Amino acid sequence: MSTILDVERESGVSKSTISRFLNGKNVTESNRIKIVAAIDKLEYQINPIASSLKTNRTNTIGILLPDVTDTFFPPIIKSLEEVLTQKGYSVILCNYQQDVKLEKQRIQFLAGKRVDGIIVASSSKTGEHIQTLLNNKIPVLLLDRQIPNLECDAVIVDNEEATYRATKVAIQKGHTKIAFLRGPDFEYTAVERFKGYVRAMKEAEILIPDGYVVQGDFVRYSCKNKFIDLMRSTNPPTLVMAGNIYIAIGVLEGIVESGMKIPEDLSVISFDDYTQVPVLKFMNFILPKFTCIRQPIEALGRRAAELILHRIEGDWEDDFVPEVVQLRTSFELTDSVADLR
Amino acid sequence: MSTILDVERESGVSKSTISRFLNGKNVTESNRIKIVAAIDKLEYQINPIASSLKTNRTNTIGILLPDVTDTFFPPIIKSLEEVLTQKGYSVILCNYQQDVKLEKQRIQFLAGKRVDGIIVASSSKTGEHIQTLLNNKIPVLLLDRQIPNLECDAVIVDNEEATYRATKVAIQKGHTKIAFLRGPDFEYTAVERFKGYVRAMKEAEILIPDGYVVQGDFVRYSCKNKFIDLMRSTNPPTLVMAGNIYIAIGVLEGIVESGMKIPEDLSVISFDDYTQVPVLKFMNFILPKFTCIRQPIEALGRRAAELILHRIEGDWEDDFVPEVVQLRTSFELTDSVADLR
DNA sequence: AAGCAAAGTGAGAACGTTCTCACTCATTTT
DNA sequence: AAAATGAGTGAGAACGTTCTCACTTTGCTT
Repeated sequence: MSTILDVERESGVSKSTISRFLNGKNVTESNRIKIVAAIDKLEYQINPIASSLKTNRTNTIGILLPDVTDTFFPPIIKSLEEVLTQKGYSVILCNYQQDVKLEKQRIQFLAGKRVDGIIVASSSKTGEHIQTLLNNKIPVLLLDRQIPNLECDAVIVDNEEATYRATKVAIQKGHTKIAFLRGPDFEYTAVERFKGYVRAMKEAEILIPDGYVVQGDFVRYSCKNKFIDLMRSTNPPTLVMAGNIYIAIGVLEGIVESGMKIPEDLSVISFDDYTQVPVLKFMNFILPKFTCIRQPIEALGRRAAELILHRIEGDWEDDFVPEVVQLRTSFELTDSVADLR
Repeated sequence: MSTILDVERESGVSKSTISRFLNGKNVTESNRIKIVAAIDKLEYQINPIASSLKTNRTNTIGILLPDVTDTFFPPIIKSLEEVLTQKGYSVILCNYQQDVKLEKQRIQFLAGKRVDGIIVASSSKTGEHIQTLLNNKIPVLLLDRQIPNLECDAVIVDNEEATYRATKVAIQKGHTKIAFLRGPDFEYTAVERFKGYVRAMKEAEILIPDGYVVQGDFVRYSCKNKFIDLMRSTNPPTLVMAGNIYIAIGVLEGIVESGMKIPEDLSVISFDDYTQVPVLKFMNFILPKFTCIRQPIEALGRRAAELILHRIEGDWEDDFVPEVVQLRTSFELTDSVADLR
């Protein structure tokens, strides 16, 4: 494998000039020709390790996720990767398995690898480990989940607003008995989404009965039985909102199991659009498609990539002002919500 | 950020000895204490870039996939990543979007980044770009898909054998009208799986009627209509085998749409176990679970990681003997296959 | 035609490690 | 007790770039 010194020898042009040429600076035409010829002949490729040593840039970005197998993340990885490799950056993928301790460890791992920036869907409540990075001027971008009191760039979705609006629509359609099946307390999105529901209910001065807020013990598949119990209670809701796609599927399961008809027996709204998940498209034929809040998944990845690149390649201002991009979800109303007016 | 020279100054031990200590060589106890103290005080961390420059090792492995959003890959990524980060390697993820041209480009990209090895689920028929890497003694491991006439390490699954055995079971149960819904020609696994079916049918001297082999035009969701057509033909099969999970879901859709009962109207065997896909677990309640060929997905990732590490860390023999690990699928027989005897 | 700015060039230091090699000093062998 | 072994050490080169700085060339102004 040849080095820049071989090119120097072959072309008769100094390594300084060759280096400049390689980095897009101006060189005289005659030198350009000689350099290109030598590079071609020697099949020279720049050694990014040596560059990195000098420049302190690795052209590498870490992406840290709670769980790659969560259907939500692969499309994000895809759009992220597309933008980043396009720009010459490589993407180091890390998984922290929903474990905050492991999250910290992986952050350390990535920092140790000298990545130029880290995109993280964090489960941390406090984020000191992230603050530490920021103090060392390592760009971090929070993906999908914010951390309170942490001044950090972020790309998120309007979780609270989305459920607020959706709940309002439900209310406008005459529903008052609205239950919310929510994700776990430790999940940022679950908390935000729940807030939106509460706000809309409060605003409409509808009291939320005991038992109308159902919370699964785990992130996935946890609500089915509790949902069925709720529907069999003395005062069942006329509409349920599922806080994420896994809960939506639990609801679907419960519906089929108990033989309910949508929207005659129950109206349903779900956060996340299951027809966006390739493997779930077939669900179209089982029931009237759920009314849903659709997240701009591709944009989430793309904007995250763009934003961190901007931070990496721009100057790090002394008075760091975090940039938070909030993307809007879209709302798709279908026959799964009955009009009770 | 402090360097080894700062540690040298602080501890009074030479950088050579410090370097040795950092790389696990023996150092006298007194030196060890001094070094550790200095490292602690200065919060010294080794700079892997500088190491890489000297050692020509980046402790980085590239993984190149056709499509991260294919449900098959995320669990593999997960187990791969677990093994590799455990060993101090980072994983650079690349996607080539089912595009052979892009695959080559990404391989170049990874090689340019000086990864220590590449794990690739290739779509190439010839693999010259992979041969080039091997010629340069860059370890490559083929994941899930082999390439004919390419001497390369691989971790695959017994695709042909699996469908062969499954078909034989179907025949033993008295089925002769067995249709095969297969994936596209350009997919290694689709071709292999089809071969196993053909071999079993030939061995049992059962002629495969025209129309019993159905091939989708695309990788996903393509067989549903053709499957329905087949079932409505004058000579419908008593059993269908679905060549992958997407086809299995197409079959499910067709079954529900046309109101067939399993196994009364039709027996089904599918490659891939949909209950292994987190988001599909709920399908348990819809129908008798499909008889299936289950792939050892976690092991696929883990073995791939182990094997490439072995190749990277072991010596590269002059007479390179490729190691091909073929993992066994398991077969789960359920009520979805009728006994016609 | 002389003078001057601007653009391009090359020598050599620098980045932070590891590696080689000659050396020291303690331990074992004769 | 002298010689041989072996483990551990430190100085300094090396890895392949980029960067600084002083220099040369070019093209423009007066």
